[in-house]
Amino acid sequence: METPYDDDLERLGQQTVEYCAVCNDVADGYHYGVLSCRGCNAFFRRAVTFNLQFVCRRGETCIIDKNARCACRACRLKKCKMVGMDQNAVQPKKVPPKEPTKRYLSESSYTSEIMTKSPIIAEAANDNGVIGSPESAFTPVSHLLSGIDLYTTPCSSSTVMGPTSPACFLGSQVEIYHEQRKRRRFIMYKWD
Amino acid sequence: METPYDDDLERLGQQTVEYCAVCNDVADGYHYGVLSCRGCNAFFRRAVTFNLQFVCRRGETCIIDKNARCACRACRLKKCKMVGMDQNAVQPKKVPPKEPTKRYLSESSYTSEIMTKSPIIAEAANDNGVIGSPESAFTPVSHLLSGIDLYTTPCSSSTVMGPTSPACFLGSQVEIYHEQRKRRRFIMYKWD
DNA sequence: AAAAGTCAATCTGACCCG
DNA sequence: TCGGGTCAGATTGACTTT
Ligand SMILES: [Zn+2]
Ligand SMILES: [Zn+2]
Ligand SMILES: [Zn+2]
Ligand SMILES: [Zn+2]
Repeated sequence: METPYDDDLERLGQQTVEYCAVCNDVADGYHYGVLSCRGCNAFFRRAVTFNLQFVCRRGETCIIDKNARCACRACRLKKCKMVGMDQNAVQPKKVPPKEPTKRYLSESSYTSEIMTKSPIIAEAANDNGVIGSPESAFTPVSHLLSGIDLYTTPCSSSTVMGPTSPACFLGSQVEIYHEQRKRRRFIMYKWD
Repeated sequence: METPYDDDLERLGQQTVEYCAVCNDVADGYHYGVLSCRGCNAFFRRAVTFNLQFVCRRGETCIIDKNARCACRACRLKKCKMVGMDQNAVQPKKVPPKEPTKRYLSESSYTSEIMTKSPIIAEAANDNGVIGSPESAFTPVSHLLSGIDLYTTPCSSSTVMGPTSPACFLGSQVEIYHEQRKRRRFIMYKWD
């Protein structure tokens, strides 16, 4: 059974349901010029904002649908661009108000800054010999609860990578701060 | 460039480096009877402890190597078993001392309890019409920093699923508690 | 409407302890 | 040594704010 989210319900109650041009999930509206879902919207924004570059591990032919869209970031991003999502519509990042004292050098692909646009290669490892990185198992449970949408999903993966263009360190020292707290609690009940 | 971890350095300094029978990453020692890495060790432990069952999305032929091991949990687990990791060597879960007040019904695959062994299906969506769930993009950055290990990686995915065996709700009400706090901070420097 | 921002949820694996 | 436990770190996407 589907377990739509709050505003999905609202949207589904309407007569016209539209679908994401990238993954075919229920669309959220137009984003960066293309009718797309929340996930692809956020994904594209992050990729452009942080100038991420992914490299497919399988041959750039990964199928991107609602279930497999997270399997290959390279192919997902490629498809975002292919269907016309406009990178220029992504606004440059704003600087956070003030910085705390502690600072760590992070390896995360996601930094916040007035992006200098030096690409960050994030998922690599293909035949051409790029860096390697695992693929994933990130599985938002929301989707697990739906009994429908069974898509056959061949697919792939990728990795973020470093600078690609020639001499491209138009520096300016950058400092980023980002914090995130997470918590999880759960209980599970089972009966005979 | 490789950026080995603290004790990897130690291990690499030794004359004999051994590799994981599952993913070929540097082995950590014997786990559940098989020479394996930390990741596969932890993965297998969790899968057995929580009795997770994954379903491949592509055909059960996913290549499992250091880079792609996270792409398909179904195939990763299958390989763990295939190379001989012993499920019986995983000890039953201990009950946490005392429980807090708040309780949430979670959808996570990971629960803690004296496992009743009712399988939890976690990643599905294959041709046979199982539940669907995205695949992932979980990418431990540690690996991103290494310039080596380029593996070609076709691959797949899976999803945790519910009970598989016939009449199998040997219940007993179960209550689980689990909490996790996370925090992330980072800064990034760039120069011209 | 559609940008950006926020953060709960989830999984992985490095590390620690016995 | 190899069990299990812990939790920082990374990513996604639902939701909020601008
Ligand atoms: Zn989409
Ligand atoms: Zn791909
Ligand atoms: Zn391994
Ligand atoms: Zn598989």
